[in-house]
Amino acid sequence: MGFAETFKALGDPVRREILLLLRRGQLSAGEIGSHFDMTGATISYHLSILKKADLVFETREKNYIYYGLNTSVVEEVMLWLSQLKGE
Amino acid sequence: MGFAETFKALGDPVRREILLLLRRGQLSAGEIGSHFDMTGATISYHLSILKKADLVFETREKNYIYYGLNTSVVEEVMLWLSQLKGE
DNA sequence: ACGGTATTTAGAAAAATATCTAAATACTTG
DNA sequence: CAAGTATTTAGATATTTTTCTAAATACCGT
Repeated sequence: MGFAETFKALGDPVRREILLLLRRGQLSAGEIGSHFDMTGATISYHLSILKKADLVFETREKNYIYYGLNTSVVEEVMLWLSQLKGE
Repeated sequence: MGFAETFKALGDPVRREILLLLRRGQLSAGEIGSHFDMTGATISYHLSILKKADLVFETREKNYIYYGLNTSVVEEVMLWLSQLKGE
């Protein structure tokens, strides 16, 4: 919701890696998990945090849940950061 | 040094507030601390994390240590984020 | 409805983080 | 050099976060 959650979500390297994976398009939870040496449960936990932070959205299809990047929130973070540099 | 530390540093609300305080110019550790309901030791801890993340620099003068914003690292974070959106 | 696959939830353990108090360091000035 | 102020470091504690295993839920195809 707020910046607090979004910045916190971006603070974890696994979650940033997940976001990078999603640049090319949506991936299922399983496909995301296959890129990491962690259990599906852990990936699910990270996805839930990214979702709470509104950095990703999910769409359900057949037996899968696909995750995609929410770039508008990325914009908002950049906007917050931009107030730190020059006026 | 790397993004890991920088993003982690940005993940804490107290540290983000400190960065906002520094927009207008350098402040001593004590001046920064006076804006928060925390001990100086805790503020010092947060400043050390911001320093490790290269988000702030310090300059010593007389009896004080002044902290200032390092905007170039803010730029780098924005650059990292920009790869998530578009192209 | 059943069996199988995908994903999440619950609960617990381990690791990291934020905070405090008290002590140490650093610097300034008389 | 001693006293005073500013800041950091050390050590302890409480909280939060990350991760796992095991169980639960959800959805598909036969």
